[in-house]
Amino acid sequence: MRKELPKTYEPRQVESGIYKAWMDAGCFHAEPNPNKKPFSIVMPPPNVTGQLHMGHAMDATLQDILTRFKRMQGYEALWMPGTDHAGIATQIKVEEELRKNEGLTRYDLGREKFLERVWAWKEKYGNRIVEQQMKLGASCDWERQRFTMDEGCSKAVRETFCELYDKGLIYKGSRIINWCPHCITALSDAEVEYQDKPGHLWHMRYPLTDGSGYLVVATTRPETMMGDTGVAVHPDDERYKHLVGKTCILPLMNREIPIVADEYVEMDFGTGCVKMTPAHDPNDFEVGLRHNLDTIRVIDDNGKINANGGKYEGMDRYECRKAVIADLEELGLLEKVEDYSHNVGTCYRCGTDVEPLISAQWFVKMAPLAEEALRVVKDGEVKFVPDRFAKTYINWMENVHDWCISRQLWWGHQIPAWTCQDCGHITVDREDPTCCAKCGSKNIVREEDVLDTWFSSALWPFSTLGWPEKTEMLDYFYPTSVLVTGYDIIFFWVARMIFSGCEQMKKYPFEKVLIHGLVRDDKGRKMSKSLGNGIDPLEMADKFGADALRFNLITGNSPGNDMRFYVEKCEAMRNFANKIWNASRFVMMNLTIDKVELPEKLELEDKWVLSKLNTLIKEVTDNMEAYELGVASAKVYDFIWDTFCDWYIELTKSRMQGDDEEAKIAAQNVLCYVLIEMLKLLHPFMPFITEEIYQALPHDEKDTFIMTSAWPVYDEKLSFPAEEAAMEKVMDAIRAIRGRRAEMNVPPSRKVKLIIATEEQDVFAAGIPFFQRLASASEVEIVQKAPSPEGMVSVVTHAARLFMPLAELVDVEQELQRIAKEREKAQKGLDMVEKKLSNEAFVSKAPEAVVNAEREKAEKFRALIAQLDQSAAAMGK
RNA sequence: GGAGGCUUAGCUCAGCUGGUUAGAGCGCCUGCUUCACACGCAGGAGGUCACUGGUUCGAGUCCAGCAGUCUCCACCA
Repeated sequence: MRKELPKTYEPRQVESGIYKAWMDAGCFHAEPNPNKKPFSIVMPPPNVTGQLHMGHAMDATLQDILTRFKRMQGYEALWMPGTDHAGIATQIKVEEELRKNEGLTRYDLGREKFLERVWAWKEKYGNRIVEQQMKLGASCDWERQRFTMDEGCSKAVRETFCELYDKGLIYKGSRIINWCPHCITALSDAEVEYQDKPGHLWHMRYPLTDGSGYLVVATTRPETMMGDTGVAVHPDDERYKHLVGKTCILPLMNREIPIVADEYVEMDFGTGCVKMTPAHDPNDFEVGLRHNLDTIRVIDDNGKINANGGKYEGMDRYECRKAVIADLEELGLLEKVEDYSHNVGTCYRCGTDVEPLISAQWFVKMAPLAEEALRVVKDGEVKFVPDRFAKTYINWMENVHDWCISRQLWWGHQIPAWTCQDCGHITVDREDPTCCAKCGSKNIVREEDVLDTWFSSALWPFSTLGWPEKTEMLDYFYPTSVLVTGYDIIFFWVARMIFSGCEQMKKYPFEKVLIHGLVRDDKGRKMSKSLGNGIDPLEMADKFGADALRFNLITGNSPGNDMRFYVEKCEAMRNFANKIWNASRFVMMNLTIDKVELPEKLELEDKWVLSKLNTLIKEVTDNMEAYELGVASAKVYDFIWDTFCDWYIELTKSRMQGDDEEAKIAAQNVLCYVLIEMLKLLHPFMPFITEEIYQALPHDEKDTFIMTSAWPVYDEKLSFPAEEAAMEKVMDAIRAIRGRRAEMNVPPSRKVKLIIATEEQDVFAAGIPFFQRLASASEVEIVQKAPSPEGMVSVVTHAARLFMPLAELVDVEQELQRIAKEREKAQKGLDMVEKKLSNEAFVSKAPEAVVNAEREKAEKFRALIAQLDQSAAAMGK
C-alpha cells in the first residue's frame, strides 16, 4: 500500500489519476441531506466557445477552495457547473466557419438548418472548457452539469418571460437602442464599451427659411444630418431667442425644419445650436418627444444610409460622412472644423462603433425590479466581499435604464411572442399558441428575435436547481451560499441575478458575492488575444502542476485587486510543492507505524510544534471563513516550510536517527500527525499533491481520500504556550550561534564545544541534541556561572550566554565592540518599551494584555542587557 | 462630471477588527555536496509604509486634505 516516493514531485504523472479516482468515487456529488448543512456555489457558466484563460483559472480556483473547505467542514457542498450558450459569440464563430469552409451565410442555410449547425458545433467543442477545468482540479458536481439552452433552463427562461410579461414588466416598444452594425443586433447598455477617440466638431450652416441668414450647428456626426428634424437652442439664449418658433432649411435635403427651445442644450458648448436627429441620438429623441419632432431613420441595420438619405443612399456611414462634408464645403455651408476628442460607444464583442438608432425592441422594465434588488444589498442580506463593490452595484442599480433584451440573432432563446396579423395583438404564452389569444385568428407570426444571453444567465442560481419545478435541490440549496466572479461582470450578471432571484424566487440568489480582480501580464497589461500576451493556464499546470498554478493565483493577493502573473512565481510554488513532497519523503523514510496516534509522552519540540499547529488551524479557519484566502494560504505555506521543514523535521532527526526505539516511534507519530493535519489545511489549495501524499501515509481507514476527511479543529488540549516559549529560547540560541559562526566564517563541518550559562537549565538541557545537530556543537555543557571568557567566542540571548572555545578567532577588542553595539541596540529597544510603560495614559488605557506584553518585552531586554554586561565585564578583566 | 482602487524592501505584492523590532516571493551578497529536498540549507544587506494634518495612551492600519497613478460609471451635439 505504501509507495516509494521519487525524489522530485512529478505532478503530471499523478494529477489525472487522482482526479479520476475522485470522480469514480463520486466525491464531488452533492445531494440534499437533512443531516448536513448545505453549501452551494453556482459556477459562472463559461462560454461554450471559450478557451480556459487565467481569469477562469483564478475564478475556478477560488470556488474550488471554498467548496473543498466547506466539504471538509462537513457541509453538503455543491459546486454547480455549466456552460453558457453565448449568443453572439457562438453564432459568429459558427458563421465564420460556415463562410470559410463552405462560402455560405446563415441566410443561405435558413434558421432551422443553421441552428442545427450550431448545436452540432456545441456538441463537438462545447465541453472543451469543462475538460480544462477538470485539469485544474475543479470539484464540481459534474453529474449535474447544465447548459443555458438545455431543456430545463429554456423552460425557466420561458416561464420568467411570461411571468414578467404578464406583470407588465416586459414590453415591446420603439426606443433608441444601441445597435451593432457588424453583429447586426441590438445591444443592452451594458454591452457597450465607451472609448475615447479623436474626432472633429464640424460647424455647419443651416440657412433660415425667411432668408434672414443662417444658424450654425456643431456636430461630431454630420452623416446623420439627413435625419435632422429640428434645431434646438436653449430657451434663455439671448442670441437665438428671436428664432424660436421659426424654421430653417436642412441643407442637402432642402427640408424645412423647426427651431425649438429646450433646456437640454448647453449654451456655452459649440455654437449653442444643436441639430436634432431623434432617430439616432437618445437625447435628441427625448427632445423630439417634447417638441413633436419627426423621427427619420437614415442609417440601416448594416450601418449604411437608407432611402431617407437621398443621394447618399447605400453609402457606408463613414463614407457618407466624408461626402456630406465635401458637399457642404462646396455649398459654402461648412463654417469650420475643430479637432475634438469624444467617447464613442463600441460593441463589447466585436469592437465596431455602435450606432444609436430607433428600433422596435423588447425591454425589461427595471424600476420596479431594482427596488428589491437594492434593498437586499442595502440591508446587508446580500454582502459583497470586499464590500466596496456594494457601492458600485448600488450606484448602477439606482440609475439603471430599462434592459433591452431582444437580439436579432438566431442562436438563443427565441422570444415566445406571437403577433396577430389580423388584430395586431401580441400573444405570449408558456405553450406555443395556435391562434391569437384576443381575436382567435390563426394568422399569427412568431417573433424572430432571441433573448439576450444574460437573460438566461440571470436565472442560473435557480434554473440549475430545477426551477420552475419545485425541487428538493431548490429547497435545500437555494439561496446559494456564495457567488464568485470578477468585478467586470457585476453589471452584466451579478446585478441581474439578484433582481431575477428576488422577483422569481422571492429570495436573493446568494448570501455573499466574492469579487476578484483581473489576472494581468507581468507588465500589468490585460491579457488579450490581440496583444498576444495571454498565458495559457493549462500550459502552466502542465509545466509546474495544477497545484502550483492554483497556489500562485491566490497566494499573496487580496479580493477585488488585480494581480500580475509571473511565471517565476509559478516556479516558486512548484518548489513549495516539491518541498512538501520531500518533507513527506523524510517522514515516510524508515516509517514503522501503521497507525497514527499522538504519544502519551510528548517532548518539548513536540509540544512546540503541536501548539503552533493548533494556532495555525484556528487562524487559517478564521481566514477562510472571512474569505481571506490569500492570507490563509500564506500562513499554511509559512508553517510548512518554516515551522515544519526548517525546524521540526530537523529537531526530530536526533530521535529518528537514534537508537531509542520508543522515542523513534513517538517522533514518527508526531511527524505523521502534524504532516497529515497540515496536508488537510493545504488540501483546498493544493488538492492533488495533498491527496497523493495522504495516500502514501498511514491514515484513518474511513477516510479513503484526504478530500473527504474532516477539516482540523482547534484543540485546547494541544495548546502548550509554556513549551512554545521554552522552545523558542533554544531556537534563539541556535540562531545566535549560527549567526556568530557565519560571521567568523567557521564552516559547519567544524564542530565546537558549547558552554551555555543560563538560569533555565532544564530548558536548555532539553535542547542539547539540537545544539549538537543544528548549531555544530561537539558537546554541550550547561552551567549556572559563566566560564572565564578567555579564549572563548561568546554570544548572548536574553535567556542565555553561549560560549565556544575558538581561541584563535578571539579578538578581545572586536568582541567588546560587538557587545557594545548589541547593548546599544538592546538599550534602544528597552528605552522604547520603558517610555511606553512610564506613560501613565498607556498603562491605564491600553488593554491589560497589551501592557503585560510590553512588560515582558522590557524583561527580555533587561535580561539581554544584563547578559551583555556580564560578558563585557568578564572580558574587561 | 461622479465613484472607487492603488502608492509599503531593487521588482511584484501581503499586512483581517489600530498595539510586530513592518513581512513574503523573486532578485542581490556570504558560506555550505549536513544521510527529505541545490526546485535545497544556514547567515546577511535592503524600508523615515507617497505627502500634510487630525483622532488616539498608541496609526502602515482610522479620519480629512493633497499629489501621482489606474479603473469603473455617466456624458455636451
